[in-house]
Amino acid sequence: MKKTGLADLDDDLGVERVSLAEIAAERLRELILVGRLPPGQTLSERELSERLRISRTPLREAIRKLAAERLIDVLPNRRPQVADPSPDYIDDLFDVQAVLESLAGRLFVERASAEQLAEVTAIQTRLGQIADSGDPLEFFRTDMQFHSAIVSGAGNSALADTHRQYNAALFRARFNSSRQTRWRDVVMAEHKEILEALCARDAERSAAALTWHLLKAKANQEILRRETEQPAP
Amino acid sequence: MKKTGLADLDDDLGVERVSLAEIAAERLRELILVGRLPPGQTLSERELSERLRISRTPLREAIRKLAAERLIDVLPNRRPQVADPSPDYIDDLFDVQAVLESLAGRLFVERASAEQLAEVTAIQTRLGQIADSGDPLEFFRTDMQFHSAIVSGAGNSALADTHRQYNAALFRARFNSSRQTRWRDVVMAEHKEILEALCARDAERSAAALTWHLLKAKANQEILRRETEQPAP
DNA sequence: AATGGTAAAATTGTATACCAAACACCTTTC
DNA sequence: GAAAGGTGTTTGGTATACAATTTTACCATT
Repeated sequence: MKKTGLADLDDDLGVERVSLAEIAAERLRELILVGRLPPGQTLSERELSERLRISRTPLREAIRKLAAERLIDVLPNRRPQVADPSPDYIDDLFDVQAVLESLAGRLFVERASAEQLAEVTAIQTRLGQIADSGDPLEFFRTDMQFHSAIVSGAGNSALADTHRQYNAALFRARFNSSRQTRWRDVVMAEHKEILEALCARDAERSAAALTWHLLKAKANQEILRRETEQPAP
Repeated sequence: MKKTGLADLDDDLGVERVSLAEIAAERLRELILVGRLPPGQTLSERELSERLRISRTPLREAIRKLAAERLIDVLPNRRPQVADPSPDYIDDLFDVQAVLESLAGRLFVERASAEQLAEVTAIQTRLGQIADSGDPLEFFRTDMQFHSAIVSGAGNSALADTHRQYNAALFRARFNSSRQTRWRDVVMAEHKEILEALCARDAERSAAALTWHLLKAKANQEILRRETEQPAP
């Protein structure tokens, strides 16, 4: 119809008629991640559809989408529930995320452009500024950006997709961990090591630094879990 | 209605009230994987729903599920298409699958039971028998079982899920590669090395052997691609 | 003949209605 | 009084109907 040398324009203009299901998924994801819909919360299709002012059909689609991202558990003939991953499952997620980011580091060294490296550097600089004065949420978001920028620079779209999913599933755990200012210096030092390895275009060192960083995050998360579990029983 | 102490019967009879969407997804996946629905094929919701004798609603759900598994591409307001991954994308999938299986090997060494190790060994033995006389499809299925058994023994359900997805997305590429009898001896030797490393409970050796095996598969697939592309242009 | 526009057909997106299974509460029974 | 069983409400699963969008085909114009 309207192609022949205008292929690049399409991307720009992209009028982006997003479906209601897409919007609902986005909205629900946000509600879950920030905790407005807490883990274990049951979701009534009818009630939710009324509250979001959409019909059940697109809402169901949104729910299934989030189920595929492991943010919602859906069992047949039962109310969908906001995922409440067990500690063991969270550990499992961390292990996978670690190898994903490790691969990202290796590929980044091979493929990333100078701009992409500069981007990561810029984010790390910003992170350092926020670390001193900024609020926890902004620090966390920027921390996530650091990792996403590395994955993005790896130029592997499948990896990017899967990494984003695991990030969402790990969101709460990592956020709770990120709020702990006691670990902030160590986190920054690990980031610095990662960045240096990337700048040096040292694949193995980058991979190792990222693996270490993720497994450290996993360990921190376990410590935090034990501390907050203490008062309960 | 008809319960009260018959709960176990349900399990035995395995009525497994699976949704139509689930069934449809299974059926579609099979059709796609065996090539009855070739890559790039557009799928009309109405026509498919009639052919599968279900209404559009569960069919749509099935399509979205397969889209999440990257077997179907779905764009807004457009007919869904059977995924037709580019060579580069397939390479990307291989790279991720390689680190996933590498992790599986490491975890297997740590956690797998003797039974699970025996299972892998048994599969390898069967594979050796099939290699000489069996048909390509059975060889391929068994080959996949070998890998799945290792992932299963790793005891990481998130990893298992993601690995299964990548396997589905790579199905055609790996099947085409698997049919080539010329590589069969090398494949068997690599499997032997993997198995020995697992038996020795050597994490690093297992991980390395699996990585090597996968990257070899990727390379073979690239060779095959070039050979079959030759006649076309 | 090729291009552009327009209208009709086909298709997807959304809403609604209906059905069957599941859960909670209450009654009944021992 | 406790447990089993029945009943009603709630809920998810499915089908159908309608609206919005895209695709296709055709025609007019250059």
